[in-house]
Amino acid sequence: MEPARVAEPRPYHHGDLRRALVEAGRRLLEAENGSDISLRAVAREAGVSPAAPYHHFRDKSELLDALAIEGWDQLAEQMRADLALTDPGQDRLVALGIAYVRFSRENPAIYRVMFDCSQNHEAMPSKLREEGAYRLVCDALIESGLDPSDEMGLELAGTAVWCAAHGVAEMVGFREFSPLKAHLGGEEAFLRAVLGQLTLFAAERKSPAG
Amino acid sequence: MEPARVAEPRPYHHGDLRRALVEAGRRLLEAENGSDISLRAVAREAGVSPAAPYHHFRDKSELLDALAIEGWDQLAEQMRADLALTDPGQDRLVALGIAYVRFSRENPAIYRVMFDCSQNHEAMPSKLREEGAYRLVCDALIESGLDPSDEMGLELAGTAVWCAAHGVAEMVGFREFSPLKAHLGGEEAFLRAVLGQLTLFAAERKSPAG
DNA sequence: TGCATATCTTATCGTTGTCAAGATTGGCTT
DNA sequence: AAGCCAATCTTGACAACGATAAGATATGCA
Repeated sequence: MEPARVAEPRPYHHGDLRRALVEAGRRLLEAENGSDISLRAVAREAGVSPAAPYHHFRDKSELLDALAIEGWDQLAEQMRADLALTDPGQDRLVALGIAYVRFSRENPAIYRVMFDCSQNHEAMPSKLREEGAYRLVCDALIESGLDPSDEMGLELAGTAVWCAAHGVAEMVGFREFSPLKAHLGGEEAFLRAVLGQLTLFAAERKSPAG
Repeated sequence: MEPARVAEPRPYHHGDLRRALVEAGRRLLEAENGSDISLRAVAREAGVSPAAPYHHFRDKSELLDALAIEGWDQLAEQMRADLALTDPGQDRLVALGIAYVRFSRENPAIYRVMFDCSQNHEAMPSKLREEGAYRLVCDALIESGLDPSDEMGLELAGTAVWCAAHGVAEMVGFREFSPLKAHLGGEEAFLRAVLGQLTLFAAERKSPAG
């Protein structure tokens, strides 16, 4: 393994090192299986000295924050795309959940960074609620019969769905589930079944059974 | 801060250093807010050299494994205790979920180690399924009307409950939920509502509505 | 043109995980 | 009971890490 690309005589001032560092970080997260990304490795990948990042990020966690924000954007985009491809007859809430979990399966390191970052801040990224994936969930809930004027009811349901999706995303890889997956006919069917159970309450709301 | 207890002239051979290291680790996890426990710090706390642990654990992750196993045991114990105190009229499944989340709230560092360890092994600790908290969930599911002979149905429901509980445990601290918590009358009520929604399918099973 | 400032580098510190080699001890063999 | 072996613990070392300080270099504005 050669030391990245040293040949190119980069000018002393990089131009947009911040951007380059974020992209280098994303590249490493996609490549590495273990998500423990090192700030020095990111600098190396970007072709700068170990101390250079500190002129653009206060510390390592701020770089991870930037990577997390990109990740949440990417997730929302993918969920929107998957939702557009969903058959009208199918449960759109479950489709969103499957898209969420699929993203976490295909980008495990990035997803880990995304959620760790949220946990450190004890908050979801604000954009998520306003224009991101959370809004898609709320729309699907209203579509499935929830009263849009009942703000707290909607909030409760959205919270429940989000927690369920995250829980499934973090556990779906466990080996104990293999027999059940096989029995149900694969991981997608497994996800459909589990998420279907957990979002049953949305269907229940259609009939005002209290 | 003094260097733990150096005064006691410990004999060259410790007696049961493995045990002492696990307990030192647990002590540090309870004290530290950030769960990043350092192997050297554990050795320091136990009063031995930085290399001593390597005669009892292959590497740092094996020490964490041992801490995780203790944690899962402790969780099962607490869930059993909480379940015993539950009012017969209340939903036992929700009570178990609340106990689970409460444990993760009161022992965040230990819980993090527990779950990280599970994720690294892509498996829950085996004792969990056989005699631990998972069995309590299955019992509660059967009690709520699930057909005990339908193994895969029970597995699916248990899986769903476990995923939901984990998801809630990891997100309950988010600030975005504060308004909803306040509206529902506190965190316990919040948990009861969210977990109640997510485990609605268990109640549904009572009536064979398909 | 000249200078303040932003940017990047080199050098360094303290910490960590891990290993190798030596010191010390407990227990088994005879 | 004497002696050796293996387990245990120590010291010492290495590479990698996050982070800071001090110096080099380029940019942009006066």
